[in-house]
Amino acid sequence: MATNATVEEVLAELEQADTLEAIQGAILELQKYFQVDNMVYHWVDSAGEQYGYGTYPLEWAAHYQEQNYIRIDPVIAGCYKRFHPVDWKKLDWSGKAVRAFQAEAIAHGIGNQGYSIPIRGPNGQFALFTVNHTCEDAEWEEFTETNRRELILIAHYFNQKALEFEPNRTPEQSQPLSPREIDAMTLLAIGYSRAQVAETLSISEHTLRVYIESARFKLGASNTTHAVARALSRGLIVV
Amino acid sequence: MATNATVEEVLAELEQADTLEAIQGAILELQKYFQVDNMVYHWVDSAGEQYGYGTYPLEWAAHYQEQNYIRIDPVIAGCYKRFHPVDWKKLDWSGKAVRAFQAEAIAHGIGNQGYSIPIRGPNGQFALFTVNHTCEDAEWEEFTETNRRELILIAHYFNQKALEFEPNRTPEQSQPLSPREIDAMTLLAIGYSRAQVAETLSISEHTLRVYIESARFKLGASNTTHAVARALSRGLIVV
DNA sequence: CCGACACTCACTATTTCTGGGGAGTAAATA
DNA sequence: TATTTACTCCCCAGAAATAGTGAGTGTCGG
Repeated sequence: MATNATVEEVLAELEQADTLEAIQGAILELQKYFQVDNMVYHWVDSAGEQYGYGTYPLEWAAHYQEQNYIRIDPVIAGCYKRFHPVDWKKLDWSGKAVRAFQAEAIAHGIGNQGYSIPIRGPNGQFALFTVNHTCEDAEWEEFTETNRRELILIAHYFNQKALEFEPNRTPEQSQPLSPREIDAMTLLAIGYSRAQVAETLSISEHTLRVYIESARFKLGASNTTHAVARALSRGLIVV
Repeated sequence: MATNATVEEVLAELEQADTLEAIQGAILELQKYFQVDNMVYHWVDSAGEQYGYGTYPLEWAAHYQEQNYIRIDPVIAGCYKRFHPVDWKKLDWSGKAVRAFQAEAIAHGIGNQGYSIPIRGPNGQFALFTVNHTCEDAEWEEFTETNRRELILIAHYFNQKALEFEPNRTPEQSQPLSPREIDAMTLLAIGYSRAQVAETLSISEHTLRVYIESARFKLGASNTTHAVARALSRGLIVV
């Protein structure tokens, strides 16, 4: 590929990519094209497992994993609540732990500016595509303004590839819940007690219990709370 | 706007749009540009409410709503399970009710070809951007191949606008949970019982209960299941 | 037509959760 | 320094959830 590959070309190449190396190569090309410090695709599945590729320093990636920083990383927290691409400046960096995290990140070569695009899928899949750089606010502002559309597209393409390469991460396709089971799970998720759910659904509590149990079984859950949590993260119910 | 507005121009216009009319105008422009029969943005929120705009015949839209066709529409069902844009041909149109639905749709002026792009957000928000047309398979194939990227982008932009117009759908902010509370909620969400959580966290079950209760209080939840569900949908914990 | 599946109802014993109290330490913040 | 916040521990009684079985109806698709 030419040194000055355009985004179009890289995307076309990415579409054909069938090895992780090819994807990593595409990231490098894009990083070169956009002239940013880092570019990362990061995925969190509904089981809490992580996965990704990009150009963060290996040391930082390892440290991040090890410290389980995903728990305090405001980029994760912020994007998880949002629909749309977000500039890191807009996130909440207050809090002692977060500031320490930030300082550590910068010390590891992460730029002071960042732009992350959240992407969601069925079953609670959640991914982030991030570009990261060291520069002044104004410059970054212009960069994100200029390239937003292309970055959104790129995020989409990486996501598509990620799915191809991790078919096992795909939907823990659980058996679908029956309508009544969905009703039950939904009402439980919004705080109803068994008695209230049964009354709302106009069925006996005994019957309700059957639904809860079969839902628990289908979801591989060990108790009601677990079942509701799984139903939620797999997108089977919505609250 | 010029009759032959480009996608770029329409998107720029869409970004500035501050009325529903302007959005509807943008849809019409895009439909003209792509020369398709219909173009629709359709949103389903976490309370099951629907909302959208586009160029489906009003009669069909009303009928769809009235019959609650969202329950059997294979486009909805199929896209809900997928990450990526999907051609209607790839969906499952078997089933008696579904075939009847399909026949009815075509009779109401819906094209035989369709391409839908699913988009998801926090709190179970789910939206679809659809283009629909009447033509041969080969022609449609070429159309979608050619325009996929632009359609993905357009979907994103419509979605962004939809959020602006529905601010009440944005995440409720709640008090942040303390680290221990997050631990407790997380472990409960992955199926641990109180006893297991307490043991895992190396605290007494009594103490654990205090965390659960304060989390419940902060989240305005009526029981543990409710609290975990809220913590999940607000992105306070990740499972 | 038959089989699969969803939906409905019932009983009992055991385990777990919830809600009402009270109390002390350490750390961070005002 | 004073105050707030997080963290830890304890008791008890009543409410709710769970486990293990069983069984009859109706609908839909092959």
